[in-house]
Amino acid sequence: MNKKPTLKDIAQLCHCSITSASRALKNSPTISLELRKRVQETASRLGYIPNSLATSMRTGSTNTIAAILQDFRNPFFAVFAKYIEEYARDQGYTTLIITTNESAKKEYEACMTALGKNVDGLLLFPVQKDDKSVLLLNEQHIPYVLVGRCFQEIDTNTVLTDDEQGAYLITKHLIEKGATHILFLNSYRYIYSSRAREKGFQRALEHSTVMGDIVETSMDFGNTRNTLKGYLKDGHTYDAIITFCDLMGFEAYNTLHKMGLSIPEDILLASMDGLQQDIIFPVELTSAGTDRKEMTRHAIDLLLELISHKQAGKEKQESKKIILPQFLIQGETT
Amino acid sequence: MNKKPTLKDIAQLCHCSITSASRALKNSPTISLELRKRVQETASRLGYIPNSLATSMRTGSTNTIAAILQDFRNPFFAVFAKYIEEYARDQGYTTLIITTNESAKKEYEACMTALGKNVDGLLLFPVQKDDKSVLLLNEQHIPYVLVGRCFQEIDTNTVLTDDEQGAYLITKHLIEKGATHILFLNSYRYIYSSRAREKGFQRALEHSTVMGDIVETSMDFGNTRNTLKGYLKDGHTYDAIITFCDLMGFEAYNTLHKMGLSIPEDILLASMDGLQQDIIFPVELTSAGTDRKEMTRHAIDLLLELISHKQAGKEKQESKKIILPQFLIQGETT
DNA sequence: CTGTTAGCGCTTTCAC
DNA sequence: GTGAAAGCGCTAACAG
Repeated sequence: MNKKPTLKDIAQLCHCSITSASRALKNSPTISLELRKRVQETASRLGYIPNSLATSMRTGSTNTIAAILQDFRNPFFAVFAKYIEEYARDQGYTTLIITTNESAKKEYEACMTALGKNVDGLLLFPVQKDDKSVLLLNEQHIPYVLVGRCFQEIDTNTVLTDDEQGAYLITKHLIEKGATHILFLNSYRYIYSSRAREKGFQRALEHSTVMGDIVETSMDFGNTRNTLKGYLKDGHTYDAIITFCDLMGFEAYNTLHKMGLSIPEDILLASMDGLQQDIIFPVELTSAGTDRKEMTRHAIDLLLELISHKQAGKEKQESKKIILPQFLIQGETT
Repeated sequence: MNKKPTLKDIAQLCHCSITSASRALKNSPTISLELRKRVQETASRLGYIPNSLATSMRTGSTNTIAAILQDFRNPFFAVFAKYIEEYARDQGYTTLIITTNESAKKEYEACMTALGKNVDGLLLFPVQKDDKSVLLLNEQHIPYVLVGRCFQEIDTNTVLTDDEQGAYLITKHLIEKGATHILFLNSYRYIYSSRAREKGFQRALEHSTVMGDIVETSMDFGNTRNTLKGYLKDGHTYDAIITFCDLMGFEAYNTLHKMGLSIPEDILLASMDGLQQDIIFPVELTSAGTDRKEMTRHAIDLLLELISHKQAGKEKQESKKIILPQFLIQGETT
């Protein structure tokens, strides 16, 4: 026998109806103990696995959420994917993880895939090159929560960290450590958190004599390295570097190190994310970040709330915006 | 309107049958151009997204594969997940990524989930604490490919790297660099690649005066650190460390560094994976590894071959075992 | 060129 | 306690 066994097969073998077989497998009290046992034994003997597609078709819910995020080569997203999948599973949900590579087109396609598969809701780490995906999700009336980034003009359920505060903390820290001229390697300004971090950086510099420059670069492999090299040609006066995220901080460390600079003696380095909470890396960067497990919990709790709200047939309620605090994590680089 | 539009809705609006609507959306030449246009416009106006559950029920294939792997906190798996999802998508497949956290129980559940969702096939990075999952997959006659690890007693389609060779290369390299007493921090011996790497390590030591010790530890957060600290108490004579994988190498670097040791001056460090091919880390470890993109391509090509083979109704063919070579990547730690 | 019918595997009335 | 029938949304076989 090469085909997956179905309820029908079980029913035939047990000389009962498909309905009874279904109920027996659920241990329904309306079925005689004898039949229940018979059905369950047959099922396990055949290696029966319920076809969840059929169940979903019938019941209208898949018990699946989608998580759409950027790129697993960045441990920031990889770690989130892990925590999301883990926590969602604890709540009885399967997670469909899709990556976008920071491409708006792929993001849109990811949403289409998720919608086509009838996920009950989704967590979106938005690319923010455009807002098509969010508009799509709104139009399709599917519960979703934005994570990490948000759109100022669109009202959405969102879970963020206080990026402005994180950048402020890290900048203040560098100033305390004696920085006089800081280079901030930021990510693209279309990203909300990039603008927020820029604000925090500038607020920390106010009323001080410390100088700060901001460059826009990206998380792509090698970009931080190339940008940094360009800025550290002879004659520069930078004594501190801030990077948008730890992944860029890694590249910066690697680059400075190879240029023969000692960190933190010759130059200070700090970044944002605080990944050392989740993974031990060769060098611990000084970084600002938040607890990603907690952030995940908030995001999924909110999403599941929206889902059950919708399944109960209620009207859409007012959007929630949760902002988690950032804190400073002292590493070896300052 | 709050419900997802279906073909029925479109058919009603277009005054045609559901079948015609279906065909029109597929641009079937058997439908008049006029109707095709009408249907397509209506579909896009309504924001119609085909229900892939229904399609799958009908056609019997989901165009989805599952990838079951360990833990995204290890960039090794995160990077694989990325490449798998990317390449699978290029081939028209969605990937259901599930993590096991090195738990046999979760692995089994992951397989059940994937089977219940009727994936067309799966890539399994086996935990190897037991073989229940593999037996389940065999019993369910679903196409699958093991990646990275394999069972010696069970005949399966597998894509591996030459772990024995990698460990050999890295050990020889350390010897050339002057190592006299090497500590190999290996992972659990129930893992195939752990045993293979051990073999390579020992082969490299043969006919030499270099001493080598092997310790079993794990990839879990902090374990390598704790083990290493225990072994580097005063009086030890180790002048080189090898770790089972880069993630453990990171911990080792971090630990040695904090103990005040200079690498490679005071002690040599090398590991396996070669993650610097995919991600720039603060420090580049000397490592042996393979091209993960290529490995992914091999694994998915093989899986898709098995899938189409099965869909064509053919009998199971002989298993293939693909072993990719490992090469040495010189870093800063030797 | 178009429509009718049947059915994928399951759950959910409703009836006995 | 148990079963028959309907239907979730779609496609494929067949008919016209």
